Amino acid sequence: MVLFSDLNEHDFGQIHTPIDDLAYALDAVLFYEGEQALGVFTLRKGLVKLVRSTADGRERIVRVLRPGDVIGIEALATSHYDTEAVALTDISACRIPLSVLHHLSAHSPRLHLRLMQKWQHALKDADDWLAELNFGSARQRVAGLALKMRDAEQPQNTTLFSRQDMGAMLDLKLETVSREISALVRDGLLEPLDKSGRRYRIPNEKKLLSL
Amino acid sequence: MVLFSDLNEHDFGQIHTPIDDLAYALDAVLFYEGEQALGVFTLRKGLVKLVRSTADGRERIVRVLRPGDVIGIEALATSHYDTEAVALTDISACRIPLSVLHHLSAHSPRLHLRLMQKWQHALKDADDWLAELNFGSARQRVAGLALKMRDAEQPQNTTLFSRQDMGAMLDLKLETVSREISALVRDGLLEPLDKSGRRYRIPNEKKLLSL
DNA sequence: CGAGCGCTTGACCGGCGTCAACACCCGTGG
DNA sequence: CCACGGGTGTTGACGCCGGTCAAGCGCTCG
Repeated sequence: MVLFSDLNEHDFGQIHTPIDDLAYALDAVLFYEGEQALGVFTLRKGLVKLVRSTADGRERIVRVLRPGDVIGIEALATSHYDTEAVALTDISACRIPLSVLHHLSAHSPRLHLRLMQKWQHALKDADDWLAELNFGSARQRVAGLALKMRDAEQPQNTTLFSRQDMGAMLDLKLETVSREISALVRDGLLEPLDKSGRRYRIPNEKKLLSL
Repeated sequence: MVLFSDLNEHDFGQIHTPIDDLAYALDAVLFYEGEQALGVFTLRKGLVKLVRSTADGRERIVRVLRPGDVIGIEALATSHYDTEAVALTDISACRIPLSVLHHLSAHSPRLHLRLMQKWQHALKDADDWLAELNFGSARQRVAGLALKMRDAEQPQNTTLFSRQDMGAMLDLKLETVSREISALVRDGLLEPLDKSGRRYRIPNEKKLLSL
């Protein structure tokens, strides 16, 4: 699994609590902002958005987690979730009780190291979203998101989201997102792969990057 | 100190390396993005900005660290710094070798817990900057920054930065920042405390918040 | 006193937001 | 099988916010 992949037999012997393997449907809420935390999740399949509601009531998506990422890692320190987590697709995830992680991170140097790497990755990811996707013109932002969301196996393809969600990620209105995507298609930088406006092919990655 | 405040005598006995107490002048660079890391810093006095350069060469300030924050915490996991750190004021900071932290975090549950809290704080801070300060109108952003930068001891006063830096924090041009500050002063939401445009009084905190 | 830097202010313009109409897909139910 | 309706995406017209370019001001330091 994500966190336990390099544990040895002795480490596993210290896990006394069963670890749930859970499935959530599209739009299911894993937890709410500020909620008391029971455990931490590791994402096995699908995508999850982390959402904050701003002072004036609008929704802001701070980043999107992929398979292998830890959901709600902040609960390790405070036993509370700092953001809301919502399934962007049907997903499968493991829930690991906080007690298991607290015990193991103190007694297994391997898990300890792994957790530290997850913290670092989460922080870098947060900074990446701020520095790369929330800076510059609408065109640049949409292009950046398309590049970031390339499929792991087929890097020439990419999967986008509802225009509303993309707006909340990039700080743009949904009409602007739609217009910019249309413009990128018109300019030959994206090619639609379906009729729903979610999957696109990237014919020329460098050209997209150069914006 | 920031990380060692609740260690006991036994813990301290395990620190064999001297810990440097360093002073940096305004605009000094603590480290560069991607640089090999020797240690991690704790900020004792002053402010530090974390800077990323974007693909097209512009500077993006991802957040500002205050006294008590850890600078370059990501080096614990990767031995590299993910962002550039620059002193926004004259500062004093401690440099703690990575080896000391690696050893102690494995052998002192107290430091282990403290480090986890620092990771969580850094992540929450990153999300806060994205969700609160990089969303909405120019007016809202400038007001939000003024509120975030209130003095710890005198919450009715706040300290801002050069208009250029504020622009890099809020994704605005320096002229826009200047205009919005002028407008806030005109509307009585800010009162200048000096002639350099850095220190302001906040007569009515709620009114600023309500933007 | 003059040079230089940072801050402010003005005029103008372009990009993005706003509001609205329309197209398209896909349910449901007649 | 088709009619209908709602949700989502697209496109257009228009206005405003913020970017651009430029001038001027005030402080600091030689």
